Amino acid sequence: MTDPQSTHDIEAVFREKGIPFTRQRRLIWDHFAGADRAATITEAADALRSDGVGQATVYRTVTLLSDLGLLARVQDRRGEICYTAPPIGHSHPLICGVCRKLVRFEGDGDVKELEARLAAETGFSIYGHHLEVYGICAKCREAGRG
Amino acid sequence: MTDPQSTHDIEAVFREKGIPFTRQRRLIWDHFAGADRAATITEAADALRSDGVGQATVYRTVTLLSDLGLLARVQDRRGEICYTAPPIGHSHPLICGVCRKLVRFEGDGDVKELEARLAAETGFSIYGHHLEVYGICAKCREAGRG
DNA sequence: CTCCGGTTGAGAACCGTTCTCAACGCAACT
DNA sequence: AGTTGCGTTGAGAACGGTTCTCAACCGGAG
Repeated sequence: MTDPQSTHDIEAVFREKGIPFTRQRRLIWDHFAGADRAATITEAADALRSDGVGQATVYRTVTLLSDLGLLARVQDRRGEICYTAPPIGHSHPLICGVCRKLVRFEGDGDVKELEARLAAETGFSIYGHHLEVYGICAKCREAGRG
Repeated sequence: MTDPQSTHDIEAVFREKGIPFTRQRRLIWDHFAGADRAATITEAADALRSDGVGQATVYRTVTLLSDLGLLARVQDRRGEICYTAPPIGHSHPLICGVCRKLVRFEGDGDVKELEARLAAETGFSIYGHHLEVYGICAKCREAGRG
């Protein structure tokens, strides 16, 4: 389990690539990185509207952050697309399907082994995988929302 | 690696639940089950239009089949949502990100173990997981499309 | 044959996402 | 400070995929 990357680190990533880290981008990043649960783009846009961040900018920035690998896409039990930061190294999300609380874990050993086996068996050259585990967190279960 | 469920079996599933297995539903099912690669809803609708299947029906039927667990949602390398039949037992898809050819594999042993560990560590009650492996199949690689 | 409930197709409506474009912000340079 | 230039931004239009509406249709039960 890893900690979210701090805003400070992110600024460095942007600077390194020569991409401006604007006020809007900071706000959007903070919205996702500052939460321990995944959020939808709509939620972020709603929350940041009063800060003068347009929804087009939220979409653009989420795409940008995703491309940089700083934001990962997950989905809750109803299939809604949410984003969460950040998939450092190679962790995977364990998501509460109800409140979208998110815990990251490392499960790469298991999967790497599997990938090697599959490559040998199928002739595919593996370039990635996607693993999400879904559950109901203790809080939601106790609240009877499970 | 498992074989796709035959149309015959599917009819039984429908009958059992008292859901009519109509001409349109058969055509839609055949479209997904008869291919060894995942297809989008749009593709299915285009292919079946000349058979007199409306796109609303394709959407409705795909939702129905998904709810019955007879169709699984996957995505190609560009993030496009595709559907493929069927995830029998508990197999996972290995998808060619280029042509969407699909090979199913069993990897459940590995994951079940992981799930137990996570449940113990986090207090979540795990209800499911989602594992997809992405690669480029030999044919696409040779064709230089990788 | 008639009824009746579920299914279907066409098209409208909806909604999330992307595009367009003028205004803006900011750094570099004068 | 003023100017230039370029990337970013916000508002709103456009777009495209998905869902909804509703009348017509189909097939089984009576």
